[in-house]
Amino acid sequence: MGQNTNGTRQRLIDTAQALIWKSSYGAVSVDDICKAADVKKGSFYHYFPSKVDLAVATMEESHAQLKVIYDECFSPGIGPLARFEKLADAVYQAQVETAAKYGMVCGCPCASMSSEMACQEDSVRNKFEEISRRQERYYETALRDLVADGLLPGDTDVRAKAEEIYAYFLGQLTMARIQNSLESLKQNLKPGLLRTLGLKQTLAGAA
Amino acid sequence: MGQNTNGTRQRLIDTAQALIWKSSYGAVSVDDICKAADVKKGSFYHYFPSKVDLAVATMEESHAQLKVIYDECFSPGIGPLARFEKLADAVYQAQVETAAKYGMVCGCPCASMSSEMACQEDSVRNKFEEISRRQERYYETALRDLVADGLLPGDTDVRAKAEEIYAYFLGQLTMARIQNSLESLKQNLKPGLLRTLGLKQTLAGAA
DNA sequence: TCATGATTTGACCGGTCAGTCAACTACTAT
DNA sequence: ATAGTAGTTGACTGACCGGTCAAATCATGA
Repeated sequence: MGQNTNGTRQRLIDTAQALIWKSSYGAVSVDDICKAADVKKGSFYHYFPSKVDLAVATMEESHAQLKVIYDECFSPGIGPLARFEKLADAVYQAQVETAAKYGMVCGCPCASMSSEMACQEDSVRNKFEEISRRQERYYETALRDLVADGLLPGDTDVRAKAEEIYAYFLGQLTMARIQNSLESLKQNLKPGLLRTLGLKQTLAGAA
Repeated sequence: MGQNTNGTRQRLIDTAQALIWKSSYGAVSVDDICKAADVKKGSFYHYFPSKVDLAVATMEESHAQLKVIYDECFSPGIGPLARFEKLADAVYQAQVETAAKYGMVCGCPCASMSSEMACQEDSVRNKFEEISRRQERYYETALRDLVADGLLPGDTDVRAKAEEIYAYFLGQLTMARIQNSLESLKQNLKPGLLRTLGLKQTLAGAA
């Protein structure tokens, strides 16, 4: 179970992630992935039992990459509101970098793939559920701190609010992907997130 | 250019809309559509130059169906805030009916398909742009009435707010589709929409 | 040295893909 | 009647699909 000599498996994951993110699961074939990763078909099926299994692995990979950002943004060392602001900035920045790398706005890889496949592949739906849950837990912690700071009412349903925030990001990123534009993300992501938080009183402008 | 004897073309559109909505563009083949619509392959290509052209036609069809709902909800006969509330109810109700019809929560057909294909097919992206724009115009009218009623500040960027509302629906519906659940839609769609509106003062509870 | 298991290779499979085509049918206008 | 047109049919194409497989290669440790 240790790491294999070459990074064949990882190379397949990275390549598939990029190709699927840029287009879609259905539009990318196993042959496409193999060719781009310089891996022969037989090797592919040595590491993954099927195409969808690789897809699920790319979702986990995407989450792992995002986790680095989340861990930094949600450091308890800073105030809870500032954490969300940091997150909005980081998400936007990540989209800018991805757009530069792939030549188009790609949105959230997990969301796009799940929207395409969740209705047919339970493994994808379950993976999405797992990943979204993990991200929502970051929100919940910060939301509880907002309650403690008196910025949110004491009876706030933290779990529901966290889901709402996740759905908010999903909507913004999906929209940006379809429109292939970073503009509304730049304009609206942060203020919209703050509005979604539904703070008792708006603290304008510190930053 | 008149209507053809039988509704072959329309049958293809309706069938494709249902099949793609339930799964995805990539997972549905032209043969699948033809078989389900009881239309021979040759006839398919008599009416549509390609598979994506049919897909774009289903987007227009989806919009036409939604337009009926919109026209009713956004009747100027009722207050602007009540229009949005009516819309939230109607969107939820439509999802309930679709879920019952197809056995799963399907979300927004245009959004799912566009998220899947917009990165590769400009015709899809353009159609989405056209349709989303048409829907946003309903929001803009109601938003201006909200401003006139003093429920929104006079300097509200109505265009941007309309886009935000559209993105909000898109996020909620995509989430519901992936999770295959109407629950959060039922709980959150209306209050979240009202929060997205960002009214100066909340008018709790009438009806 | 040899045995063992992990990895790689490329030929191969049957089925399906989007799309084509020439022939055929049915309606319509003259 | 007949010519033109719109619609229909199903056989066909060649490329591509996801997936299989047996044989070859490699690394490792006894």
